[in-house]
Amino acid sequence: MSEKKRGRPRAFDAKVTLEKAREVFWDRGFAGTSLDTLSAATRLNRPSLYGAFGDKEALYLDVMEAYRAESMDVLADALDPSLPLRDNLARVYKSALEIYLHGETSARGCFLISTATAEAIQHERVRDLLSRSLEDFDGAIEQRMALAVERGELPDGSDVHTLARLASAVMHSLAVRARAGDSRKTLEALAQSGVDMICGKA
Amino acid sequence: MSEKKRGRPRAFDAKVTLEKAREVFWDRGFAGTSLDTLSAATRLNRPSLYGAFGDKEALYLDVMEAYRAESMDVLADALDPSLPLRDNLARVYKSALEIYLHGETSARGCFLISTATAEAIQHERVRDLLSRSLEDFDGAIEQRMALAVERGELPDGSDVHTLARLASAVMHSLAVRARAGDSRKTLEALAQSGVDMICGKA
DNA sequence: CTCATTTTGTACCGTTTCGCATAAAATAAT
DNA sequence: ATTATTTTATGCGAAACGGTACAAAATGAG
Repeated sequence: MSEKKRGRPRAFDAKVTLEKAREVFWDRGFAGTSLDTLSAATRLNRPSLYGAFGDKEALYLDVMEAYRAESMDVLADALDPSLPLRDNLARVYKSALEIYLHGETSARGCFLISTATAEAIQHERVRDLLSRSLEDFDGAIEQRMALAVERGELPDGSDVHTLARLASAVMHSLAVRARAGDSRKTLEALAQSGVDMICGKA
Repeated sequence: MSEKKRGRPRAFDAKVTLEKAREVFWDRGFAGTSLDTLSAATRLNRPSLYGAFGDKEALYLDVMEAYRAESMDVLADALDPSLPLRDNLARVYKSALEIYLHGETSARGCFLISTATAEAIQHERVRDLLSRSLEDFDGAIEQRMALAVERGELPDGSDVHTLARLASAVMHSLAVRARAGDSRKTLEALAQSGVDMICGKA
C-alpha cells in the first residue's frame, strides 16, 4: 500500500488538504477562490499545491470527486435496508441537512449544487462530474425503492424511477433553500413533507 | 416619465444593457465574469458601466432583481386562474424549461440557482435577494393553490403551504438538472411527474 | 453664443491573479 | 559519503483584475 518513495517525504496529508480546500471552495465558489486563499487554508505554498494536484481546476475536480464519494457513503448508510423505507428517507434528508446547515457565517448548502452549477457551462468536466453525481444519487435511491416494492413497502407497480427522482428533487430544494438562508425548522418541514409524499402521510 | 435631462444623452438603453450583462453572468457566474467581459458584451466601456450601475456587485444585483421580476411575470401568466390547476402547473414547468434549456454551448438552467447560490455566502445582499426570490415564487404558487381548494380543484383541507413548496422543489430540481446537462425529454418527464404528484395521476 | 452638466473614451493606477523558475532541504539508493 | 530523487520555500513575472482620473464630446439652459 504505502511503499517508501525515494525523495523528500511529503509534509502533508493529501486527504486532509482536499478537505481544507473544500471548505474554501464551498464558501467562495470555484472562481471566487484564489490560489493564495487555498494556499493559506491548506498551509501549503502554491508550488506544493500545484505539484500535488495540478492547476486550480484539477484541484477542484478532486474535491468534487471526494465530495461525491463521501455523499454516496452517507447515502448508503442512510438507506440501510434493514430499516423501513420511511425511516430511510427521513435519514437521508436528516443527514443531508446536517451537512447543508453547517457553516461559519451562513449555512453552506450542498457543495455541488452551490458551487459546481456555477462553473458547469464553462468547464465541461465540472458539468460531467456534477451530472454523474446527480445520477448516482438518483440511482441509489431508485435501487432502494425497487427493493421496497419487492417487500411490499411500496404499492406493486410503483414507478420507482419517477419516485426516486421526486425524492431527489426534495433534496435539491433543501440544498438551494439552505444556501439561501432558510431556517432549520423550515427545511425540516420540507424534508418531512418529502417523506410523506413518497411513503404516504403517517 | 422621461423628462429630458441636461447633459449629454446616454447612447444606450439600461434595460438592454442589463439583459446583455445577464447573458454573461448566466454563463460564467458572478466571480467568473470580469468587467472587461461585461464591457465587451454590453458595448459599454467600463467607466460608463460604473457610472450607470455602480460596481460589479451592484450591477449583478440589478440583473438579479430584473430576473426575479421577469420570473414573477412569467409565473403569473402561467398561473392564469381561468385555467385548471393542472394546466397551470404544467405551464409553469413548461415556461421554466423554455428558459432553462436555452443556452449557446449548454443549457443554462436557472440564473439564480446556478449563479447566485455560489455567491450567497460571501455576499449577504445576494443571499437575501435570492431568498426573497424563492419566497415570492413559493407564495405565488401557494396563492393559486389556495384558490384551487376554494374551487374544489384540490381536496378540502389540503396543506397548500406544503404543496406549494413541493411544487417549487420540482422547479429547483429542474433548474439544477438542466444546468447539469439533462436532456429535455428527461426534464419534461420530471415536470410531468411533478404535476401528477400535486394534482394526482391523470 | 456661452456656460453648466452629463456621458463617453482613453489611459492609467495599484493590486491580485496564476503559474513557474530556482535553489535549499530531506529522504532512499549506492 | 555521494548521488539521485522528490518536496519545500522564496520570489519572480507577465497578465488580468476592479476601479478611477481626466479630457473630449454632446446636450439643455440662459
